[in-house]
Amino acid sequence: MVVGDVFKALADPTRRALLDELQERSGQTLYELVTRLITRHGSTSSRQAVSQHLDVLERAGLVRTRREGRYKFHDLDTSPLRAITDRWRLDPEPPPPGANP
Amino acid sequence: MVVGDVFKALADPTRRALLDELQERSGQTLYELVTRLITRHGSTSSRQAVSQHLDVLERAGLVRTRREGRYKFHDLDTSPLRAITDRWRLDPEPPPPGANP
DNA sequence: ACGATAGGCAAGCAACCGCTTGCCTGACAA
DNA sequence: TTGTCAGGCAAGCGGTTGCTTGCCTATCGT
Repeated sequence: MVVGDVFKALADPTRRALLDELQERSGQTLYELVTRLITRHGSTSSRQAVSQHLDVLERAGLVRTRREGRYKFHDLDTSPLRAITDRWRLDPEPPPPGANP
Repeated sequence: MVVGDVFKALADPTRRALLDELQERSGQTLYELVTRLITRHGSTSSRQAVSQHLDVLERAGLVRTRREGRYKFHDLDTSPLRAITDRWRLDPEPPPPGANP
């Protein structure tokens, strides 16, 4: 199940921070992400930990990668998140019943 | 972290099936949900398992409950899911590039 | 009162997850 | 060619999770 992988990937705070970081600055390498996680998100994750997190995100389809020489750049892909809003129809605003006559 | 609880709750297929079931028919009891999970979703979860799943969903704010006598009714609440669309800005529809002239 | 029904509590267990540790591969620069 | 830098592979560990098992409480019908 693909949708399960997406939710599992989003269940970890470090992985959500990685998505935040990739949204703000696209095309970062592993080392860039590690240092920016530490300096900007207060994370203490090692290189291997972040690498494994990126694997999970890539398998879930939330991160796309491209190789150039010895560098591997990561890009955010939010399209799998749309399945969430499609599944449980999220209207813009739920009107509170009886709160506003 | 509340947002982490929401994603963890959604990471389980049985819990997602419970949300589907509650969306289709609101206000079901624990026993109703168990039987409908078995008959309609092919699940084999026991009563205790479903009860614990409902606890997780309730703690995540995705399910609201109301007690009447010896019955406990469950209702779906999709408002926590809105945090997802707010965090990684999900536009309503991604225009396919060059697909519709 | 008594049984049946709807649900709750808690201990225990196997499987999974996040992370570390150690070593290895491949690309560039000197 | 040798050293350095970016990244990968895999085994192992401690904590968490999903589920079972067993027992208990509360409400309703008769």
